[in-house]
Amino acid sequence: MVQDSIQVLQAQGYKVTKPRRQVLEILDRAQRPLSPYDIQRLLRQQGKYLNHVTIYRILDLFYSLNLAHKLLSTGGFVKCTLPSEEGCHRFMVCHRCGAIQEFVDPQLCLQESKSTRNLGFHTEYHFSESSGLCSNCYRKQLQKQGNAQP
Amino acid sequence: MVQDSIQVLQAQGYKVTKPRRQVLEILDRAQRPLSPYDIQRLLRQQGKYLNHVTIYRILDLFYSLNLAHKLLSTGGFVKCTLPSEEGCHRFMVCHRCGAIQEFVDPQLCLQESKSTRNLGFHTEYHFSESSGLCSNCYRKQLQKQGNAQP
DNA sequence: AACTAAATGCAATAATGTTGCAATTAGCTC
DNA sequence: GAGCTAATTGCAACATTATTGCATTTAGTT
Ligand SMILES: [Mn+2]
Ligand SMILES: [Mn+2]
Ligand SMILES: [Zn+2]
Ligand SMILES: [Zn+2]
Repeated sequence: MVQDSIQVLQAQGYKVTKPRRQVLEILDRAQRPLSPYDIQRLLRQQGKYLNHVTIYRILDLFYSLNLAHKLLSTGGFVKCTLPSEEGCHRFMVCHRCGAIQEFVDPQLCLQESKSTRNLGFHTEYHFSESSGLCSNCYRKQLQKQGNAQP
Repeated sequence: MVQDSIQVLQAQGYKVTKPRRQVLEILDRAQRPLSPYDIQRLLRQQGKYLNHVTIYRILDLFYSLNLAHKLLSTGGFVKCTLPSEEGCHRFMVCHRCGAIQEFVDPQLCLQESKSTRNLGFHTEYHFSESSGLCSNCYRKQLQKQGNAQP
């Protein structure tokens, strides 16, 4: 996974540096969106130090190359988990446990474009996040409710 | 328009204060998303002064009452222009002139929920922003291209 | 090993948010 | 309209997040 991103960096003529590797690995392991300072803290816990400016610049780069996305609701960054070809990358975010999942849905994109076109707008990108419960948290929720009022 | 919001404040037992009126009017006139400090600057240009803390708190309130939305792409606030009943409020954002338009599309919501349900997710809210060109900017764009390469 | 453009670190500064508490005010009662 | 009080605002201090210019280091190349 990290390897894929490194390939992209090389292919685009960017250097594969130690700080960039480190940020990539942190993002790869993280199961939630991370802010630049989150990343700095996590690295520090591993005895590694990166200047926050460096982290900002690295995230900017990753973002511009679509190696990472910026979640709209939280503002945190996540590593892209999909092949870059496909269109608009969407997110589901569990507001209980913070879990996130990326997905695409071309049909949804199409309908979305159609809908805005009808309103006179020529859409190029979609930003879409769905907030709710992941399957785990939903199951737990059901059990709790079931016990409370059977 | 401002009047509607004032009614909501009263109905919910919140005081209708001068600062709240002022922020409401700024948001109402604005044709783009505004940050708290944007609002402070705009008010200052009218010779009015509000402490930024006050503006933050007012925006929090408006947000919690759905009188204002926080645009995800820019982080700025906009006044809600729709009746509150309907479901998920979506935005189109022109990345040329910054114009925004709010709309609803129940069908889109439905399909979005269905799509995430298929992936095991139980969605409660959608955040959706479409970025592109408004009809004005699109027309201008066409003309420019037309002249460049006829 | 030496070279060089690219990347990082550092320091200073700017911008954005938050908190506790004192002073003010909107809406109510009389 | 004057007085009352809870709600709201202002102030001050502080915390967090983000940006900029320049010196230093380093990845990739020769
Ligand atoms: Mn992606
Ligand atoms: Mn709305
Ligand atoms: Zn969950
Ligand atoms: Zn436009």
